[in-house]
Amino acid sequence: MLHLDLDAFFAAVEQRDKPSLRGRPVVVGGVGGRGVVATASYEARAFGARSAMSTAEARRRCPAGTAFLGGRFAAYRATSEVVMGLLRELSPLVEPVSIDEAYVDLAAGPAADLSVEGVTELARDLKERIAAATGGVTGSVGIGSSKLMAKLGSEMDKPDGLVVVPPGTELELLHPLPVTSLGGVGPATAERLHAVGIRTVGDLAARSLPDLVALAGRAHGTGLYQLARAEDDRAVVADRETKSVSAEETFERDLTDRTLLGREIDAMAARVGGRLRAAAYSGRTVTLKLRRYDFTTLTRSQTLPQPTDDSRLIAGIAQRLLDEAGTAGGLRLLGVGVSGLSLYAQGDLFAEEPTDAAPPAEGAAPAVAEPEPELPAERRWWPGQDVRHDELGPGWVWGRGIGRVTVRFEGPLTPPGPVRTFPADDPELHPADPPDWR
DNA sequence: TCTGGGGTCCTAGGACCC
DNA sequence: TCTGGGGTCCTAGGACCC
Repeated sequence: MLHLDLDAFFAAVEQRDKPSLRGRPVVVGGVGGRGVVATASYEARAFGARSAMSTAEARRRCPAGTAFLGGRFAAYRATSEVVMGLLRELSPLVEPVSIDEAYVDLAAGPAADLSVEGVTELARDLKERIAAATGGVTGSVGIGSSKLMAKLGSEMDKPDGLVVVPPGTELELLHPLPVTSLGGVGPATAERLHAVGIRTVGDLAARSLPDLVALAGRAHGTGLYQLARAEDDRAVVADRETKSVSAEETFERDLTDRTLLGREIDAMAARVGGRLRAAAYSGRTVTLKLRRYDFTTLTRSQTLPQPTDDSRLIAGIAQRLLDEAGTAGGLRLLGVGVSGLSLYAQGDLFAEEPTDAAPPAEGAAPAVAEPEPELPAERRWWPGQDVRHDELGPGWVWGRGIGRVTVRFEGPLTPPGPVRTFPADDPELHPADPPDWR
C-alpha cells in the first residue's frame, strides 16, 4: 500500500504560480475577519502559523510581508488531477482521500511483487515525476503493508519524504507513537484515553477489547483495538459514493434580518441543487444547519417521500426549517444540505416543459438565484486572485484598499514581477483563469 | 479580530412494523 | 400478576478528517 500526501499543497501551488512568493511565508485560507488557515507554507509554519488556526492569529504570528491569500480551488484541482493521473499509472486502485492525499493499492498493479528496494525505487521515481509534472510541487510518500502503515510512513519524513515500512517491523514502529497519531483519535478520544493512562499506541495494545469498547464505543473501540496491533485490512476504494451535498457560509457579521437570511438560503440551495443536477444525483433529506451568535450549532432536517434536485424545493424546506428553529440573537452561520442520495432525478419523465434539471440556456439566469447584487468595486477583488490587465497582462491581486487594488504582474514561468496599483473599478482590469504552469 | 467549509461515520432514542 | 424481540426509518448531535 502506498500513501501520498502533497506538502503544504495550497501554499505550494501559490508559490509555483507566484514567483515572488517562493521562499517566503504564505498562508492560504479565509481572509475575512472570521477566516481560518487552510494551509501554511513551511516558511509560515516557522513563525507558528498552522492549519485550522484563525487567520487573525496567523497574522499576529507572521511578519510583515507574509502573503495571506484566499484559495484558488480551480488551480488546486487541476494540479491534483495531474498527480492522481500519475498514481493511476501505478495501479488501477487509487483512492483519493482529499484533494492532496491518496492511497494506492500497489498489490493490484504491476508493482505487486516488488521488494522493499523495488518499491523504494518506485516511490523515488514517482516523486520525481510528480515534481516534474506539477511545476515543483513535492509530496511525502509512505509505503507499508496496510493503509495504516503507509499513512504513518508518509507522516514520518515530511516534507518531500519517503519512508518504506518493511513487513514485519510494524509493531516496532507503531507502539512508541502517541495514540493521537492513529486516524480517528482526535481531541475528545485522546482526552478519554489519557484519563486512563493510555498515551502511546503500545499502551493501547495492552488494553482488552471490552475496555476499549467501554472507553470509545463499539465501532471505535474495536477499530482502536485492531489498529494498535497493526491489524488493518481496510481496502482501497477507488470510487466512493457521494453521500451528501451541502453548502454553508459563515457571515462576516451575525445576521438577524429574516429577508437577508432567506436570500442566503436561496443562494445556498441553488448551489446545492446545481451540484446535485450536475452529478445527476437527487436526495430525500434536506438539512438546515445553523450556528447562533454564541457558536451553539444545530441541525434540522426533513425527509421527503421522493428524492429531489430542485433548488426551489430545497430552499422552501430550508426556509421553513429556519422559521421553526428561530433566529433569536443572530446567526453566525447557515448551511443547506441534501442527503439520502440516489442516482437520477425522479422528475416527471413525461413532462413537456423543461424541468429544473435541464441545463440552462446559453446566457440564461440561474433558476433560483436572484441576480447577483452589484458588489462594491473593491469587493470584487480578493488577495491571490488571478487577474488580467488589458495592457499589462496577467497577474494576481496582492492587496486591496479603499477604492484601490494592487496587482503583481508575474506568472509561473516569469521572474518575480512588478507591482502596480489601480482604482478598484479600473475597466482595464478583469478576473482571469488560473495561469498554465507547463 | 477567537473558532471555515466540505465531507464521513457512529450513536441513541422514538416511531413503527411484524 | 409489570415490562417481548428484533428490524428499519427518521431525527439530532457529536467526533473526526483534510
